[in-house]
Amino acid sequence: MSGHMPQPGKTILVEGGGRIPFIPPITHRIEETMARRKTITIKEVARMAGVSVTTVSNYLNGQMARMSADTREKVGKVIEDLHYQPSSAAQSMRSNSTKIIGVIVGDISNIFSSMLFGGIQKVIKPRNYSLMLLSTGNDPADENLCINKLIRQNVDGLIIQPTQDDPEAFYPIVNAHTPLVIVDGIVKATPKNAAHVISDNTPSSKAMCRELHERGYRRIVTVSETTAPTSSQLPRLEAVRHCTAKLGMEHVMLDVRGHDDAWLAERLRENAGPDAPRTAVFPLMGPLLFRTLTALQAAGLEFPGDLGLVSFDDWNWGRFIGGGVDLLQRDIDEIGRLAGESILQIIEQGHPEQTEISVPTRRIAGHSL
Amino acid sequence: MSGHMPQPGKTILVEGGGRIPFIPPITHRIEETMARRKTITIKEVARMAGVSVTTVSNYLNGQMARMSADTREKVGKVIEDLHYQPSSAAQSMRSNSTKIIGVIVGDISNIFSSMLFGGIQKVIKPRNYSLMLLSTGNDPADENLCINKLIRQNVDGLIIQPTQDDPEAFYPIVNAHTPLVIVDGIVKATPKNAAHVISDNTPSSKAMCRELHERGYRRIVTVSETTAPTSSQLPRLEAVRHCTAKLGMEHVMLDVRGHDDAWLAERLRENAGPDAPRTAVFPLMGPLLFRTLTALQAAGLEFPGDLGLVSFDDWNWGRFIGGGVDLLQRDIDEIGRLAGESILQIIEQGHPEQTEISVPTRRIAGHSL
DNA sequence: GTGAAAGCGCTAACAT
DNA sequence: ATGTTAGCGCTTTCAC
Repeated sequence: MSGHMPQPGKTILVEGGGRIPFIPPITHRIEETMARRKTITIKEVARMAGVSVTTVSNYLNGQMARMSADTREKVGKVIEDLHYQPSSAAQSMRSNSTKIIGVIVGDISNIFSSMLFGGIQKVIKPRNYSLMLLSTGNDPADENLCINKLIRQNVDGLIIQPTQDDPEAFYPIVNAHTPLVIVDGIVKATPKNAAHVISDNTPSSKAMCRELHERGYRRIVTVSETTAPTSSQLPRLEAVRHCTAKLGMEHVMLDVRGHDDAWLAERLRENAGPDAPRTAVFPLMGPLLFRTLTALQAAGLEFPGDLGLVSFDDWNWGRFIGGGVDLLQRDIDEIGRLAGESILQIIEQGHPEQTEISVPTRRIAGHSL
Repeated sequence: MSGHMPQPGKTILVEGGGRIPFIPPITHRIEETMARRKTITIKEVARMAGVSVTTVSNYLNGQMARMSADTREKVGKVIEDLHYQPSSAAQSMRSNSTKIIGVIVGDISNIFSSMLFGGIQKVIKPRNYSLMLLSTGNDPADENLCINKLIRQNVDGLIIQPTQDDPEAFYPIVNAHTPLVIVDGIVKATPKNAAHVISDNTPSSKAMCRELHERGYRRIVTVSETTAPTSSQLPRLEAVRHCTAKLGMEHVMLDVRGHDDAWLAERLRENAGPDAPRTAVFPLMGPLLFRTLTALQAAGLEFPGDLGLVSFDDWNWGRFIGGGVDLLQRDIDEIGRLAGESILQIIEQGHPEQTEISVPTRRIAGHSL
């Protein structure tokens, strides 16, 4: 206890506390700052600076060697004064490069998406690219629309978390010669020169099975929701199926599609009976950990007492739940960074340094097993 | 217990279980599907269909009345065959509309951002707009760059979670006549015809203070991290300051900027001494609840025993922590939807239906007080 | 060192 | 019902 003793009715400021400002009501309205009839073009800038559009264009593209210091200064000043902003549409129409990378994810409300996006942005923003993000709601038809939309935008590259495994879906991308990175989803065919970044689903799941066996578990209940044929839950499921069979364990597979939490609670209760073998529940992705916890709560089941619990991806909340949840944690930010680096490589060198990238999963110890 | 009794070594399929497919290694590589020398243009389509570019343009823009059924079919077929995709750049250059709405947030890794994005997309996607998302890392200079970037993109509208309260920051937007919605951040001046969507920070915080007082708490420790002068934590802080003073309570304000979790743990321990008045900790945003929980854990403090706990925004994890965390929960999706609706109104009618929108916060009962 | 002019792919006003 | 054509704002030869 360091000694200060606050007094009632007085705000104690601990660090940075002097910064509570008065929050004024909004009164002020910003009006137009310049009387402007029409949009300012390069032509206008050229006219005002008394030079040709070529010179202004050179200025914009950093070709300073192609003009005198005098001219450079003049042009710079006019651009400044006019607050001139070159039109990206016109620029990209000529240069055939938009400096935009399109990103298509299955479900933006899955935290996975925002972490992925953050990772991608981390590497591409310093390189002066922007991101256009679309979410398909895991609908293949919408995915196709999104692909075409971004192709029409003439994006310099495309990063997709695919929802369908149909090679035809990629045709528009291939035909447009657009660099492509496929992330997270499992597809059987990828375009030439595309990169594929996924987690080490199979090895990590197998290792977990072995660990559960060693810890004395004899039954694994997977909780999945495989809406897409490309879902990374499928290899995890397959690994558990394969491994449990090999180790002589039972595998109960619960797929929650179309079911509510009550249904899941009932299934879990079934698997926690007194005569059941030692059982661990294994949600195969972050949002399913959430649903599983809800169901466990509803069923009045405790872990690790009634059931063991281990999950993929807790989005960093698991440590506060019970004594901490045992985890297979993916580094989504890293997946995003690798996807971003790959797309830049393809854009700049025509091909990625690696076409198949598998990102390792970390085993985080908890007290739920 | 519904009767099935799994056998070791056998996978029990509960619902949708037959869907584990064989995951093949990637062998197939998609090659180009069409030999194409150059990009297909409207001119090319016109030539192939034996019509003029005007007719093709009319087709693209749904002006079917301006051509015979025969022509329509012919054009449609050629477009189909050639997989023709009109260039958005060229279109927007002429039409002066991009169907793109720019979104600028302070920190994409804050779940707030992805939920906001999801809400916005929910209303604008059906209206055929796309989103371009940029994250500034709460850096005002970068925010300005982002604004200019999107202005150059000629976005049809801009939604900003502002990091700075300088009216000048909005000048480029005003000058470009770009519709603007300000979200979450508190600013003293907004452009004319802009909408401002925020949470009911002050009323909800005050109500919480009164509730804490009624429950017998006599000291509130706020945990804040006010990096931006626009932070919505500031009105919350101000409300707590004002209300505690009025009710004769103590207010200890902890701002974690530049401090680690150990520091926070120590400060919390100070406020949980045996001679301390009854104290509640109040993290002012979701990520701070996370840090506070970490610190409480490190300090070996329990809630509600040692300290009461109530927080803004738990991102739906609070219910699994302890007996459930008491909350002031914002509906971020709703904030996003309102922002999206506002920007569409401004785009289409020139002004929003409401300029100042305050979204209510829900009080969710837990067992942490 | 600087400029004139030809497009990039599309839309829309104005023919026919 | 269909076609001609002038730009939208910019980049890029190619001249001077």
